[in-house]
Amino acid sequence: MAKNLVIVESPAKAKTIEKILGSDYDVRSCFGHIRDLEKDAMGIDINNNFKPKYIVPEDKEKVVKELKKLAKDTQEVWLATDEDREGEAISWHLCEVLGLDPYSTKRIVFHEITKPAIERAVLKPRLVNMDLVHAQQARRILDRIVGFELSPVLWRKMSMRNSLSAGRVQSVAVRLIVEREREINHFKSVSTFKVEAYFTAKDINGKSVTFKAEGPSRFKSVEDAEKFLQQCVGASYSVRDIQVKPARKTPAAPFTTSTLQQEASRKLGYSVSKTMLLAQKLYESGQITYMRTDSVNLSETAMTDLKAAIVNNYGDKYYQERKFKNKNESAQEAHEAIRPTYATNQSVDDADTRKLYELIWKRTLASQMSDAELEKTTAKIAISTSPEELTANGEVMKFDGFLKLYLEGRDEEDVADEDDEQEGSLPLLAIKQQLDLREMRATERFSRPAPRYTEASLVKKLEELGIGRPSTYAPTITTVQKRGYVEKRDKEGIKRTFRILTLKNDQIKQVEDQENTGAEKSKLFPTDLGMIVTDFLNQYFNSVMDYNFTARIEGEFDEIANGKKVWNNMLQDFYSPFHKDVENTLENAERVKGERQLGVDEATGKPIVARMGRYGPMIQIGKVEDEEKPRFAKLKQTQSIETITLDEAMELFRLPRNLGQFEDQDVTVNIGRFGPYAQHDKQFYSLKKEMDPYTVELDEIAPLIAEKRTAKNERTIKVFEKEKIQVLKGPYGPYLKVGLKNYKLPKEKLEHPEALTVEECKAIIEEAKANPPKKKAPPRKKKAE
DNA sequence: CAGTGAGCGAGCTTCCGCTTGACTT
Repeated sequence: MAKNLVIVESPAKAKTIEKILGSDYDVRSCFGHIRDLEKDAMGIDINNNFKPKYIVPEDKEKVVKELKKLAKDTQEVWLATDEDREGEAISWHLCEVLGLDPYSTKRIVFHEITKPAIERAVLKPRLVNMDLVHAQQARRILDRIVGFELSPVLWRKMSMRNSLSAGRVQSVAVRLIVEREREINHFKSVSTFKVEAYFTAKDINGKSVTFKAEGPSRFKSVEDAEKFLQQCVGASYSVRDIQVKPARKTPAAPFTTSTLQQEASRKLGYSVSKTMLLAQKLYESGQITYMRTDSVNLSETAMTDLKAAIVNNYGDKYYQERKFKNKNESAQEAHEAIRPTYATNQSVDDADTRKLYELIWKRTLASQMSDAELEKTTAKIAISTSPEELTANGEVMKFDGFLKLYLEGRDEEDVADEDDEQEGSLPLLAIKQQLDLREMRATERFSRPAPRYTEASLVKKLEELGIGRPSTYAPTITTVQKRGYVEKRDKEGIKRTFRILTLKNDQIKQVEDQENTGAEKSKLFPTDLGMIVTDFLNQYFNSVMDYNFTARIEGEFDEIANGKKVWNNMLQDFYSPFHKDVENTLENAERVKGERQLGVDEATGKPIVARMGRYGPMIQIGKVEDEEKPRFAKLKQTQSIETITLDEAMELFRLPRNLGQFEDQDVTVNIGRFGPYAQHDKQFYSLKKEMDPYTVELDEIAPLIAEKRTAKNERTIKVFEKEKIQVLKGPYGPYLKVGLKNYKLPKEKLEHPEALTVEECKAIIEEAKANPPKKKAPPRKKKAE
């Protein structure tokens, strides 16, 4: 039995630290929080100064039991949880549960897992900081109150569905997405004309080179653009001025959780949860430091190693020591930045994991490398027939520096223009040099709304607002999707024509071209439910929904942590007005139906409404109390109650069509995921190409049914258990079909499949399950671009 | 590859933040 028990949060950390501290220390992990508020009720005695009722959750009982035993048999317990609010609270909970005195038990902290840092920490133990613990407790209780008082309000006031939820973080995340969607829906695109001129000039070697210059301001109308081109007819062009300026680029800071998620999304297309899963693997296998962090700091030893690696591989010129500071005030910096454990590039087996590792490795090294040095050239080109002038920009890299390894990706919203290409180099030009115009073009461009959020850009926004923590970004995004407030999907673009005016050989021509616009991939869209719930919460609980709410209360938690505020008082100040809002809403708010009147059906005069049904957004024509029953239709995924038009709604009523009965069963026609189909007696029938689902008639469907039946009869050898198990004849021989799964018959049964018994079939299925088939076929090759 | 859809009421749901496996396919 070791003399000392050290408790940390993460088991991977425990292993490393145990190696460093040696055999006198038994280093164990508590796996994060070991107690939480009681789950079945509020878990807070609000009238008794917000006294919390903590319990050990079931899945933590085992860990707690083991730690209790170890703590009893050891001389000294060291609490080495993370140095942040949550870590401090975990230490206090450990005291409570393990029967340790928080006023004498040793509390140690370190920000990096290196021998000197840990040895230093052991020499300087302190006590649990109760102010910090109280700040955490206030945070926890406030979140519970908000979540467990708001959610039931939704259950009462929303007429649609169960298991709705609201919370300080998730509801604001949904609000961001809802507001962005409406911004996009209300966006009015305006077009401008951008002028580009292509010149040829002789460079130093007498070689003819083409380069591009941009026009003066953008023109607001096609007439203005044409006027300008007209002016240029017969003009000559000469270089008026050349400016050469040095420029520098600086590397980005090492990764935090949020920047890693953003960059892996931009460069590798990973979802935030995929990034975290792979990072966890790298952390557990000792390849990277802890992956849930908000710090951009690198440890001293890491800095030394990075320097050596950069100097060895690229030379002195490429090294530049840098210390980054966190821009984010809400950062708690209990860990280092995410960096590779070893400065030399390690090999990682799995391809996806390796890509993430390389990203981390490159970003970390680049952060300690020199600036890239550029030379930017701007040439002004005069037009003999106009006071306007054209500008040509060129960029030449003089020294690559950190760009040798890494360049940070850019978000869509930061890219101002869609045709923002890399600037090339310009030929060496002389002032007054005459230039030959090959072609001048004025192209119509349209302004674009802000793009919809991706998972990663939402994380970025939440972090900027100080909402959520590194450990919760990925789960929050999962939650809002699971609750049905938000959907991740692609959007097809629409074709748009744009005009191009060209001036060539002193002739002006206008042509039209087409572009695909508005296509988006893996973006977050609010659902109707998300919009309705957000509107409701905004109306009745605007203080909690305020984007600055978290930042404000974080300030108060800081005051509690500094001993300037008492936690119960802070909670009381929050609770009184909040609870009043809850009561007021329960009493006065109407049940929300999420209904929108679309108009009336011209043919029948019946009203048409779009609303939330029990199964999601729908449209309804006619009323329940009408003599003729109302008809209903489900909205398509891409439609929403807020934006659907009357015409679109009427279109939805055209299908499904009921064609009448065939053999006492209805025949209906609809369009499904795989195209138009008919349905009869629980069977589906694909329509033939020449059949139109809107006009096809019953007699045309009947042959399909007959055809399928004979095909089935011909193929069926034997059937067991009400068609659950079928023996069928396939093109490669007889096989067994159970539900959607097919099973091969063993060789000795192939000759007489009709002799199979139920028992034999079941044995074949069991056998197949016990010995799963060999690996799946290799993944399909990506389509060539 | 579906359609379902009243209103009532019983009985249910829910938060954020800290950590990983134990599950099944």
